[in-house]
Amino acid sequence: MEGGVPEEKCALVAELVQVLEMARQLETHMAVVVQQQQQGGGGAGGGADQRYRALVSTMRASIDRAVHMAVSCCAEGRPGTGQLPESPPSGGDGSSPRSGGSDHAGELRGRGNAAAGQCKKRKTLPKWSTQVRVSAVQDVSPLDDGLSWRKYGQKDILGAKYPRSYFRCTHRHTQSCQASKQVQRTDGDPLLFDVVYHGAHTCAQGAAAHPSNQQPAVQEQTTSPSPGFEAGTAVLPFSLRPASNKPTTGADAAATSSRFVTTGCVSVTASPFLSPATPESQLVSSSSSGYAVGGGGGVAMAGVRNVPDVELASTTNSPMAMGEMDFMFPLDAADFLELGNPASYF
DNA sequence: GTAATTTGACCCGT
DNA sequence: ACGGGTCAAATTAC
Repeated sequence: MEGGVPEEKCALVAELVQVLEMARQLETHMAVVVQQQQQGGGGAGGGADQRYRALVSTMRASIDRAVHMAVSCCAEGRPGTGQLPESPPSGGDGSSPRSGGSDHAGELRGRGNAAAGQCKKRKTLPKWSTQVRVSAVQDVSPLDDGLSWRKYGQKDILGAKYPRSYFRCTHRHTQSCQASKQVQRTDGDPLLFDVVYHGAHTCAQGAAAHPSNQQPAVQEQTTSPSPGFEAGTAVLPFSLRPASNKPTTGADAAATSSRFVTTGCVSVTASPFLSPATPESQLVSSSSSGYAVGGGGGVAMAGVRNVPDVELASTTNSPMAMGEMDFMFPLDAADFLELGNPASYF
């Protein structure tokens, strides 16, 4: 059942391709309109135009990613071949063997409670991913998404040049917040990071960050200009060193901050996630602009513009879930270069 | 002194 | 058996 019917996936691909084409057309149209406005002497609406274009580009990027992932599933008949971790089949159970309730692994480290019996997967929390690009190798703190994360592990991944860092909500124990995320620098592009979120923030900061946002997926581009950036509670950076190197202090990695673009996500794997009645409904990846401003969470990041060397790419890691999602992008403001045209999908 | 990070070891799924 | 995810003691920073 969870394997996904190939036909269904192909249909999804076709649908996505169609949407992508529409986005392209819209983008082209926007370009023409903007050009006409500029020739007409209009200078005031430039910012808005750029935002519109950014929106379209973001749409394209997201769709592009989704199509690629769907295609990979379609072509190979199996999930998980994308560049990002694939979502689990979502067995349907809401409990996790270990992290769910038994944090005292020291005592219960034995085999995840055989009594539970039903526990199959390590995690069944909703999962979605984003890619974050920084403008410089040192710019890692921008990966802060406004929420407080605590690093609990780092591991070298087979075949990956850089280690993967594991974070979980600072309030995990105090407020039983199950949110966690994994951050890993991509091999090919040192400035690009894959961020995979697991679970929604059920803690106070999560609610504060998204007071009224009940959308499962939020896409965003946020940039933090070096001068105006104020780091409140620094959220944990992660080592950017190659896996083979010695650990860095982390301080240097956290020291800088500048512009970045993050795009959020999109897909979620667990169906309960969609229910507004569940905590998961507060899911967000990196949230819409302004959510972090004001110090509710961890780092305040103001929306910015004019970032010449950033680009974004959003990813979806569960094409199957997309059809059921609202899939909206409440983009606010952003400036980024559009991605190149997607390659042929088939 | 407290909190966060590092890192080796353990656990689990494939 | 292997690789990824998590834990927790030790270390470091504030």
